[in-house]
Amino acid sequence: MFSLNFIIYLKKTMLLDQKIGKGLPSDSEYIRHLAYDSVIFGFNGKQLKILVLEYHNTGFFALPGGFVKRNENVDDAVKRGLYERTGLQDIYLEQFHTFGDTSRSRSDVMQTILKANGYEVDNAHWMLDRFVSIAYYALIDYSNVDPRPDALSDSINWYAIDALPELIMDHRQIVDKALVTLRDNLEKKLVGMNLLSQKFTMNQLQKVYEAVLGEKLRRTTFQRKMLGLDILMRHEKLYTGGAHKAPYLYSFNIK
Amino acid sequence: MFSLNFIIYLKKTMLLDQKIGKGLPSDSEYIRHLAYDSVIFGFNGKQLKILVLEYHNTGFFALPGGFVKRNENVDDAVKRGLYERTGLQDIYLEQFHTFGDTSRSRSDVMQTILKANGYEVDNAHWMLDRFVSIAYYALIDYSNVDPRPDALSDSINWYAIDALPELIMDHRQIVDKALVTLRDNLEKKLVGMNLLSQKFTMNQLQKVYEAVLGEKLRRTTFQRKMLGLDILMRHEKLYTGGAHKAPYLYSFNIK
DNA sequence: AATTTATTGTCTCATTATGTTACAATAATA
DNA sequence: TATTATTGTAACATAATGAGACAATAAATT
Repeated sequence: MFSLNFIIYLKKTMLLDQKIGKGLPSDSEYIRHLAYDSVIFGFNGKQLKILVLEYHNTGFFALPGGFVKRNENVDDAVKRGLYERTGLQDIYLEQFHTFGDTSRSRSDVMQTILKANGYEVDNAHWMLDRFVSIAYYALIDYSNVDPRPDALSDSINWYAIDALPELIMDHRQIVDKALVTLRDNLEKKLVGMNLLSQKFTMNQLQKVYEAVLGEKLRRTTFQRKMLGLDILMRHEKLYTGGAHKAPYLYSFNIK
Repeated sequence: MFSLNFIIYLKKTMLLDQKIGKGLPSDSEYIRHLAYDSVIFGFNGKQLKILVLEYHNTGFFALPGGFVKRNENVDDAVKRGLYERTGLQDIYLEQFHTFGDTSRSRSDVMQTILKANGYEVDNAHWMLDRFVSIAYYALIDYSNVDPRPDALSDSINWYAIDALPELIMDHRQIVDKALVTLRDNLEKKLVGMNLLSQKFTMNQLQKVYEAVLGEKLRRTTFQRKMLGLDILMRHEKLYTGGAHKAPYLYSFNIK
């Protein structure tokens, strides 16, 4: 629930003005108590991965998140954050749950992060208050994106879904719920292709399904089913140089 | 997103203290900008229904909703509201979406409701501000509940899902999304029995499915499928007095 | 007491979907 | 030209679902 753009904001203002406790986003700009977190899925050809950011000097890992401006749709706030981190617009994005337990808010964790970035705020500060977080997952074309490490010490990197570092607060639960939802939607809403580039082979698509579902699938059954859905356009073949028949490329665009 | 308990609160305080603008819940008690709305489903044997409340002197119909206390889990706030309206605890409850567009908040509608209840608040009042609403749906045993009309002018009544009155703000969209989610979950999570009393006949269960899905189902196929799931316990027969074979009663309790 | 009526539980067979194996086509390599 | 690995599709087996048939039965009618 801590946003990269917030930290960018912190850093920028720190350069201009090193006064402690100044330069923080004000609660007149953002909606108090409300945050979003995003589980950004990518696929490297073998594994399902998500973007995790690390806060400088804390050893804290967290999901990319942020705040919602007073006059901004929640969906747009999330799109804004995704754009800042990935440079992508028109990302497949889905809200899946809102986390609203009191126990999820941890002022001590927030304080540690603020202190590590040179800020000393008093305990009544709005950023240490309780937050309800609206969680989204996004599916992006991994091959097409360099996650912005940005000019900051703060890093953002891909982690395989089954080898995540320990995450702050309830972020691990958020990831788990995102994955469950993605699994359900994979078959229902056919969203798998959003993890691939526009043209892909049947094998690549199958590997996406296997990574998301966490199980091997039968090649022939998978191919028959996908083609039977009548949602794929077949294009030219892809010659990769392998000593075997070349597969067709497909796309999801219904033209 | 307007809560019955809020209105109860209004009325109580009005009796004690008729001063205008006083007695409103304060933003120190509740989390600003955050509300919940609930779509409470019931089934009368034929139709799927939901509880809709009507605000006194306004002609406004709305979903039961409310606010979240500063130190209360969001889920618990919803349970509290459901208990106040139905007297039921341990209700089947599921969060399905959070509505966060700026356009959904309508200070004019809120003002009208407040005025109709004798309150005059200035435009900066927190209750006229923007609200993000976390939406839940509940499934309850209709036969077992008298929705609380309460001591107020404010009424709460069952409406068939396909004969709803016009609802304020985005409440119609909330209902629509609740129904879509319920349909998905009906088959996936087998939640249909929550709309019936503990023991039910196969025919009653089928009618629930038909009402939720909005389509007729084949009796024999339905029965075979349900029994094949091995989640139903068969009990004694139900003699209703009809001139035909008596059906068995079933329950969902896995004992 | 026998007959009629409506509904239930289950069976059977037809149709469709999915699991599984087989095999020809083919792009590069030896 | 033969070999290799992979692909696309066909063929058959098995499982799931659609659709109809029918005996069982609780009450009403005769």
